[in-house]
Amino acid sequence: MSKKRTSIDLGSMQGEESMSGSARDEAIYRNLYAAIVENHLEPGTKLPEDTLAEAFGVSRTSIRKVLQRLAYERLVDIRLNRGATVAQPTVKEARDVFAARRIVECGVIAQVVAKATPDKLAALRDVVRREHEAESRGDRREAIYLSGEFHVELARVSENEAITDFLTGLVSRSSLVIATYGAPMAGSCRHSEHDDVLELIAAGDADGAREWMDRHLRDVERTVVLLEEEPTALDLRKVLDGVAQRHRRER
Amino acid sequence: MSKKRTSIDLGSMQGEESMSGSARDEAIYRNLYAAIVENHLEPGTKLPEDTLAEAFGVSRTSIRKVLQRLAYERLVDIRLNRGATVAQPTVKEARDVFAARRIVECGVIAQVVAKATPDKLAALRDVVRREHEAESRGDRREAIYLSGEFHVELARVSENEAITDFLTGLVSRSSLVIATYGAPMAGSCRHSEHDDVLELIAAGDADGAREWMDRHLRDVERTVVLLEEEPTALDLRKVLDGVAQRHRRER
DNA sequence: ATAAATTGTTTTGTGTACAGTTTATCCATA
DNA sequence: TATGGATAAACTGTACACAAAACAATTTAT
Repeated sequence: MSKKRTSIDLGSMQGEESMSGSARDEAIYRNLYAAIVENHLEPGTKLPEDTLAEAFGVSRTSIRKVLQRLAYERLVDIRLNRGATVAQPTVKEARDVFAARRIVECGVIAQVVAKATPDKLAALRDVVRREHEAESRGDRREAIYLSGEFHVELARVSENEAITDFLTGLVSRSSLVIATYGAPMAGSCRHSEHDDVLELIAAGDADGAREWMDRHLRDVERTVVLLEEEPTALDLRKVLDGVAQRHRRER
Repeated sequence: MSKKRTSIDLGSMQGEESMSGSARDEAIYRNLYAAIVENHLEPGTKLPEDTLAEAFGVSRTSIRKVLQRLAYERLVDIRLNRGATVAQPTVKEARDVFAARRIVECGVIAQVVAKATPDKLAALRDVVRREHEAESRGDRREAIYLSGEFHVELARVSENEAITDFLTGLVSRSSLVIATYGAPMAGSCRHSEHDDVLELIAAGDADGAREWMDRHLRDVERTVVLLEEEPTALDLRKVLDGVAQRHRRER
């Protein structure tokens, strides 16, 4: 908070000046990742390599690596000779992401129930508690973050890394979808019902938990995606159409 | 086949000498990807940047990008200051991959049945036909490849790109698992039963197809993973354990 | 006045150099 | 002969430089 460096402070490292090797890349990645997923960078925002390199105090080489990774995760879009921008999921992509989440999160529930322990359930309840706190103090960003975190942590109970990693990617893409299409209150509204599924899981009711999850994800998708039809940023065409329409009507 | 270049021929490009921009990277990626997935490069094989750069006639910069991508896909392993090697999935990882496949491939079946058309079914039947041909002429490599291709193409019928991409990754990792743990005949034996599921799908029997898929994937996993317990290469620990055990017993 | 062309600036793509680390080799010593 | 350590070789990580492409702005032509 008080450092007078020219470059961005890369979070909690005790070693003060300059960290080693891939830790730095990782820190830069996390920063950019958080900035995108937490919607500090609007979808479509350009991400010039020079700017980022200077901001983080490294060369373009490291920045490129990070951008490649984010592109692989579909959080940024890299076009040839045109650089990187924060990704703007299409409606199709948004629907695919939520359909994928239904398949994965409902499919993994059986294992989640099977591997649930008091410890893990307590940790999950804690996430829900913090979610409620964030909501009641009006911290929408934190509430959205914790909402996603809950789903990821729930999947993590299954101890299947392939699934957990995939879902992590889907959840972060969901955040982008919310940023692109979401109504102002979307993503965490209806005072998160996450408690309910924990009850079902604790009771060993896999079928019930699966049905709950399916309904929950459909609800979330409905409040997020189906409200708008095209990305707000790339609306030029639609806006022009609207103008043209009004023009015709008023002629 | 007849070029006297010093670098590897990067497949079918009409432009003869040197291709442009990211097309070259893509070609290098495909070459390495195929080499790994088709088991031309044994798991654990070192992949030095200089060697690859020289082999493909580009600088290390391009090679690095390709290796990073393969690392994201878990096909190669990159360790700090230690370079890249062909990945050696652990047993845990292998089980996770197959469990993930069961979740995804069974979960997507409903959409596959819903979106199946005569065209798509014909294309799938063609894959199965080529699979049979490869088997009957003893081309095990091609048979394994087409076996994986069938699963991916089946998922593609759902038209969900997130799911299809994820499954593509899981299938290529399965190939690595087969290369690491598989019995000599594993991966495509029992004269692929893939025809059966096409019948069920064509008949619109989603439940039947899902059950078939679950059983099929369990069968494949059993013939591939459960035969061995540890990677043949990194067996040191287990060998030592065995030695220690024998030592205790004979003491 | 509009469109096309040209020039200049910015940004990306790719190769190369150098520093730092790991790995291999060799020799001394027990 | 085996062990330990020093030296050398090989390789990776990062920065930097130059070339090529895209973009913006100005001039020129129609």
